[in-house]
Amino acid sequence: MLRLFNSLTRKKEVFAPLKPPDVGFYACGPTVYGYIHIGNLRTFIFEDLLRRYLKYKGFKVTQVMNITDIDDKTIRRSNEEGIPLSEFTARYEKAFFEDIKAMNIEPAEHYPRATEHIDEMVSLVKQLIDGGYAYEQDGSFYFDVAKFKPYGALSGIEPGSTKTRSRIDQDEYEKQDVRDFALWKAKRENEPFWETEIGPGRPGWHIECSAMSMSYLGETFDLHTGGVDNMFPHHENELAQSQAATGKPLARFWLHSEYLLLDKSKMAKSMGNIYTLRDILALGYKARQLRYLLLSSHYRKQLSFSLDLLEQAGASLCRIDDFVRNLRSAGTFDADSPELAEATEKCRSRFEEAMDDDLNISKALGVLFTFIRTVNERLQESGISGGDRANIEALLTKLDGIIGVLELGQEDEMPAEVRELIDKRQEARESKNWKLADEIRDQLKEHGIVVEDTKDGVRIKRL
RNA sequence: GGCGGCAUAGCCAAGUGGCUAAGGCAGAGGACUGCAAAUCCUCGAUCCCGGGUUCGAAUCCCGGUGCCGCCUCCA
Repeated sequence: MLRLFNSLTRKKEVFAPLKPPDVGFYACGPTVYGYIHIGNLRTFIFEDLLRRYLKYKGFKVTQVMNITDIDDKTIRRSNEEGIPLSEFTARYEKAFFEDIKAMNIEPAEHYPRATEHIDEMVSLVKQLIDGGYAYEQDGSFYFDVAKFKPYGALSGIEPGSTKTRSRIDQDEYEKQDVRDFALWKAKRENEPFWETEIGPGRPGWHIECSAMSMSYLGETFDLHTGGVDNMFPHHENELAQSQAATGKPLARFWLHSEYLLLDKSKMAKSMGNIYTLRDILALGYKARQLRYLLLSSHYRKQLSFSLDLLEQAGASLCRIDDFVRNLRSAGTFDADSPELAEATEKCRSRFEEAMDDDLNISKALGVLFTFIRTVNERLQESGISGGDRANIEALLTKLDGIIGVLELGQEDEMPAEVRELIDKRQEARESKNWKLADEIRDQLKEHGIVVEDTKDGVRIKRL
């Protein structure tokens, strides 16, 4: 039974979807005004893990991730570059899809763009106006926070306790209460706008998520996720305006992933302490190495990023890779081992047990590594039967459906040149010409090929 | 100022009342190997500090200390 930590109740709760086996899942997506950084990726990886695990558990997931292609930042940046907003955002949207693909993040079912759902937003604003939750000021519309009693329930921010802050509206919009937020911003100079029933203008930040989530998933859906920094004000406002409009809960479970820290503070574009995936790749690291790192720590714990950690992640991953290679290259026999069958089943059940506990991935990976050691012992002592091996490979395939980080596919054909070198080295070894054999081994290494001699023959490893 | 989180071996990290405190990385020694790699074996922490509760606490309570965050755009 899967239990998830619900930010709404601040407790782990048994997850059961509204209409099993369907799960409606809304994940806050990127604002496409620059390359995403690895802190953003941490959240997307968390959502990917959640999505994959839900599928593993037999749920049918419909995931929606918005693309914010209109907001203050996208408008400002595109103006600075002097190109149309759509051209500007298309560039970073494309980069976003490239990045998540490189990270082996499963695509969501829908990636709605804000600019393509203006109608839905306008009708939501109208609903709020009709319900008395919104007021107009100089052509803009604001949500009247005082009218929505449960406000603050998600983030735990008490309206009265907030620091006295001179929140003089930097955008020069007039609000009645500092806590009120814009639903619809009136048309302004040098900004894109839409002619609508509520006048010319553009959407506020929060309204897009309410409009799009509800139009794709219904007024109440199962899961809403994002980084903790979105809890307030974004999710709080989203929840307020949605529930005020429909009178129904928006999402049943709200999950938030913690920050990725760099140099002891959160990684954020506004602070400049960021690494993008492209930076990481340029340093010679692999995307799956980063995936493993971001994946392997619990999503609700802050993770302090460093290149050293990335190295460690790579080394851990290497152990798994070596295991897969060793398992596949081992000679086999017929007699199955009851102990191995039991260990395999135990690995599966304990891995699942750990994941059921709010995605306790660290524990789950611990289970996997313990299993790897057990099998390695076998491989070393007595070898393995074909049946056991197939059984273990099947488990690895199943688990990789969750973690998405193993390399279980067939390896590519080796270039003839490399093949020849390997054969030549074998000949040299047979005639005990160690010097030549070692030279060839060095040559192969330059081709990114590591050869290992085992009792079952030569084993090839690609770097 | 209000509110929240975290603190376990060199690094990462599980464990939230009771057998020898998971697992990974790094390191040391050994086995295996022509050498190497991989693999296996052996080696490391009494759990930030101080009180308290309890037969018994890393695990609960109180008080500190340190770090991060939210209250403003931000995954």
